[in-house]
Amino acid sequence: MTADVPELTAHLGYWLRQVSNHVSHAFARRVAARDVTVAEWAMMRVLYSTQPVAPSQLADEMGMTRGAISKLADRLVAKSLVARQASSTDGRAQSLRLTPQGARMVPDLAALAEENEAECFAHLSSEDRATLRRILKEAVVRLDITTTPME
Amino acid sequence: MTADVPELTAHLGYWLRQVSNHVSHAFARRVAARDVTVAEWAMMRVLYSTQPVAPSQLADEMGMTRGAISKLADRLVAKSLVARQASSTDGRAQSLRLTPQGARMVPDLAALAEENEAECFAHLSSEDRATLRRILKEAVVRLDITTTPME
DNA sequence: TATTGTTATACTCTATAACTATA
DNA sequence: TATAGTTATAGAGTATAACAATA
Repeated sequence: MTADVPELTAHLGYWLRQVSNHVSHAFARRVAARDVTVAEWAMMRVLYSTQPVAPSQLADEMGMTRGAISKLADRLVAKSLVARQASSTDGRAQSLRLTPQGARMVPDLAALAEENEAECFAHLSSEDRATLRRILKEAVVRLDITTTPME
Repeated sequence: MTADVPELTAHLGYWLRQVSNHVSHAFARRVAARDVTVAEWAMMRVLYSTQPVAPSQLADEMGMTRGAISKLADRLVAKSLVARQASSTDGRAQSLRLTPQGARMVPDLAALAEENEAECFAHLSSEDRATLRRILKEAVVRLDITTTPME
């Protein structure tokens, strides 16, 4: 009997993943034209508002491990978009910030994010957009999606 | 000026990704107890309904390249959950199907999918669940999310 | 030549764990 | 010992491209 096994499409998780993946990939293609990945953009955007910031704080804010942050920072440093700076008071501490070149790119990348958002959700009524936002935000709160992974 | 650069949280894409990632990771943890990954489960579920099936057809249905299907099938074959069979009429053609062991696992994994779905979306009203489903399904249609990637 | 499938290679994203330097 | 950060390693997921066998 197959009747007792629901289709993949029976789950909200399935539809969520389809749409989310599409939106992310569409955005990835856009920023690839600037030689930047989605995760790199996210870090740059956070740095743009909160600067300079310790890698460990960034890990908390972005919900990633310190190792992942370190590797991501490496890539951005190699592209001269981010700079590391040692703390003068604590020999262990580092801080990250955008280089002038990195900072200059942020508004440009933000425009691509706007473009992507517009293109992906243009077909929704403004009411549906608001509803979708409300439901997703509620889910983030209820599912407690803010915690850094295990260390 | 920072005022002209919207926060990451301004975008529906951001919230979508947060929730979608959480749901997928929660499911990944569940099926990991059965030594199966999310992509492996998806292939097993499709095979359960459509069996036997050619790798190329599976690639179309799952929106993956043939190379990716081949690699995924390799893993499932190594776990004795899927079997390859050569076509008797076309020397190039292969077909994939679940082994009896693989087929027996499907209802079990499906139960984990139900569990995950319930846990992740239990907090939503049934109206919100229906609305979310409608909006996401519409998006899949409007964004034309069905096409296989480039070959 | 075109098609089916596999293999080789590469890259993103992320994790865990070991390690270094400092506190 | 505890903490900050980096590095090493691994693995999922996916892509592109080259390839072998067959049609």
